[in-house]
Amino acid sequence: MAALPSTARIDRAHELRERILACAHARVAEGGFASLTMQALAEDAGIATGSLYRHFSGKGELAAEVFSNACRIEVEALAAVLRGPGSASQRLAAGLEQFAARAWHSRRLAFALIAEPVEPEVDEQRLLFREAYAELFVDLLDEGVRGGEFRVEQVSLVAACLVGAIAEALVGPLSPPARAARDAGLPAADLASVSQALITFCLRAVGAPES
Amino acid sequence: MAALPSTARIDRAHELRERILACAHARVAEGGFASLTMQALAEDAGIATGSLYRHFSGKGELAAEVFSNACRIEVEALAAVLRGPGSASQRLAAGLEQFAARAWHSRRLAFALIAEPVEPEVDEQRLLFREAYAELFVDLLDEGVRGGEFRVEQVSLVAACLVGAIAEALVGPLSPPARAARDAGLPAADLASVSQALITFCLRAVGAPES
DNA sequence: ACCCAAAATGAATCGTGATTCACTTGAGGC
DNA sequence: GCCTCAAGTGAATCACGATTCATTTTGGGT
Repeated sequence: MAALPSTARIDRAHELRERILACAHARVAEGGFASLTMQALAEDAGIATGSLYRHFSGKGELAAEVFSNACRIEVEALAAVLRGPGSASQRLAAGLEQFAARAWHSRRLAFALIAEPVEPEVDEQRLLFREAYAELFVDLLDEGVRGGEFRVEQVSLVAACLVGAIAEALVGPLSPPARAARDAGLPAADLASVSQALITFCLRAVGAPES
Repeated sequence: MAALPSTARIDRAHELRERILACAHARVAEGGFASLTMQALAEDAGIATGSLYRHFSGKGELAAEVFSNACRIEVEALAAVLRGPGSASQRLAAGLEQFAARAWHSRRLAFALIAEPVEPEVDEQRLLFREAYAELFVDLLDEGVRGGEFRVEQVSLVAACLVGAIAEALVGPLSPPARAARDAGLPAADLASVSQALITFCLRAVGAPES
């Protein structure tokens, strides 16, 4: 008898779990967390709603996992640049530029991750990741301060301000109303100018010497 | 017959409507929008749930009105300072200080207005008011730039950054987790230092000369 | 081929709050 | 004092999606 699950069984279950997550990710990237219903997701994945509960304890867990997977990628991408080579100022600028570019490239997803109203379990993740971003900046700021490049006293608060400024600068142009305005043919901000203004803003805010 | 409502009737209806709004405001200031249920509100106001619908078309309208009344007060308070006397830098600093102080004084309400997840109809108001804040800053920035005090190119984007930085700087310390941490006896940010750091951050970000 | 447990199914149920509406109340006009 | 209709009532209903679970299917082991 197959008292214990065989390796093959486990693999298959794992594979299906991943496929569900992939479908959920696609759905969020397309229509935000609002469009992530168990019913629709099950249909996307070609399984029954009940089957979802074999792989996730509930919607909260599933959504939180989608969220944190998507965020982790962004945090890591940003960390790679912020911890890379170059002066602190250069790295900050490069990080901001990359972050803005990535968000711009996946507007809908970026909006979902940064600002869309979501269930509490997911919101909790959001706080966690905001802290993760803030910590990256804390490290960079510390380094910049030690090297005499930045002049900042309350490092952690300034890091929070940076996170907020970045989020708001992007959420504005990415939010549904802004997209609607753009569709209506109104002049809209473009990536390059947002990116540039954001870099200037942040560098000055941390007291970096003017270029 | 009383075919048309008499003045007295209208007054009374208006008075009750105001009382409902006041109860709703109190409830939100106490427990956030999450605690604003029609049932509980009716009880607070000492009327039946159905009666609420005689004064508001639905919960969305009611909540949106509570939100925008509360926000309008804040926007006006900020406008008064930003448009008051003094150099642009002084006014920016004073505005930030007052804003932070007011938010600190009504933490729960401030959090509800700035960051709490809410129904779409209310979120729409939030966007509107973020724009209202941003516009205040746009005016101030324009003035500061003309007067040679600030050096900003993309005024509207920088205004958005300021709004974001301010919101995040405050939301952090005001959010439930932070309050929980404080209740647990951990060291927490105090108003004066948050306020000071925020002022420095913003002044530098807009290219104001160092004091 | 057969057996059995694991996996899958999806219609029925639940939970939560907003919303409705048939009925009651009461204040103003005569 | 009486009549009428706006205002008020609150239990019943609805809306919406998450969750359950009795039943069916599947596939690996013998």
